Amino acid sequence: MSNRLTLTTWNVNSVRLRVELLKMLTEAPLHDGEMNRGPDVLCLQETKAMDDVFPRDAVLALGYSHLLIKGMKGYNGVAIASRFPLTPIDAPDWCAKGDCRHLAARIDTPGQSIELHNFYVPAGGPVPDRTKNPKFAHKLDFVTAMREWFTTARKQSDRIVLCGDLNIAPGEHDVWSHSYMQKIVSHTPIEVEHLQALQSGLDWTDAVRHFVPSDQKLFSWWSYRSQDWRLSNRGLRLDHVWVTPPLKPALLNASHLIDARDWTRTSDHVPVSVTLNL
DNA sequence: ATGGTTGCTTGGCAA
Repeated sequence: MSNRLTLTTWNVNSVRLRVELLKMLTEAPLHDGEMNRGPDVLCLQETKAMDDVFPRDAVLALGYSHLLIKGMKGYNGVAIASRFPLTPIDAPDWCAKGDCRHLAARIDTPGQSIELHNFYVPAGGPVPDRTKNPKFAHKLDFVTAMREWFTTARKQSDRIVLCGDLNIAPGEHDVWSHSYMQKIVSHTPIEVEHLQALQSGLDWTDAVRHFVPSDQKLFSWWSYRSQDWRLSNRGLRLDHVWVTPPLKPALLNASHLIDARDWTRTSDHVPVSVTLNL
C-alpha cells in the first residue's frame, strides 16, 4: 500500500484560472470504489503562464512540495508537481523551438525511482497537410523526434512513464466518430501512424487502455463549442499515460475524471489518472 | 459547409 503512486495528467488550459479546481482534483475520488488519496504527482499542460506568475504557493499548499515549471507567455507551458522528490532530467529542445512543451524528471518514491516525461504535443492547426500547414508539419516532426530520442537515448528496460496531451486520438473508439474524424486533425491516419511508431519504439503500454477495453468509447476532451458537451458527446481521447515494459506489471488502476468537465469554469480536457504499485 | 467557445490580452491568434 505504501508504495502506490498515483499520477494525474491534466491539460488545464491556464493554470492561473484553475487553482481552485486543482484543489478539487486533490479531493476527488480518482478511481471508482477506492479511498481517495489524491494524485501523488500532477502533470499539467497549457499552463499559459511565465514562471514568475505561476501560482507556486497555491500548488505547494496542496501538498506538492516538489515543483518543476517551464512556462512562456500566453501559450503552451508545462509543470510537474509532486509529493515525492523530483530531479530534473535534461532533454532535447524539440524541433529547436524552445517552446515549453516538455518536462522530464526522476521521481524518488518510497519504493523506487522512475523517470517521468510530461508532454504537450503541438495541436497541429486545422489543415491535415504538411505541405500546406506548417503547424501540422511541426506536429508530425515533433512526434518523430520523440520516437527518435526515446529509441536512442533510452531502453525498453528503463522504468519510464510518458504522459500528457499528445493531441492525437489513435483508436477507433478514442473518437466520437471514426469515419467523420478521418480527415480531422487529431485522428488522421498519418498522425495515428506517427503515434503508433512512437509507441512501438520502446514497446510502451497505454496504461488506460490496459484497463478499459479498446472497443469501449473513452474520451478526455470535449470542445467548449457545444451547448451540451455530455449530450452531443463529440469527444476525443487526446491525453495519455504510457509506461515502459518494466512498469506494466505495476499498473494497478486508471481512470478519467469525467465529472471535472462539469466543474465551474473548467478546462476542455479532463484529468487522467493512473495508479502504479511500485 | 459553417459556426460554435474559451484564454491571453484588448486585436487576433491558438486551440
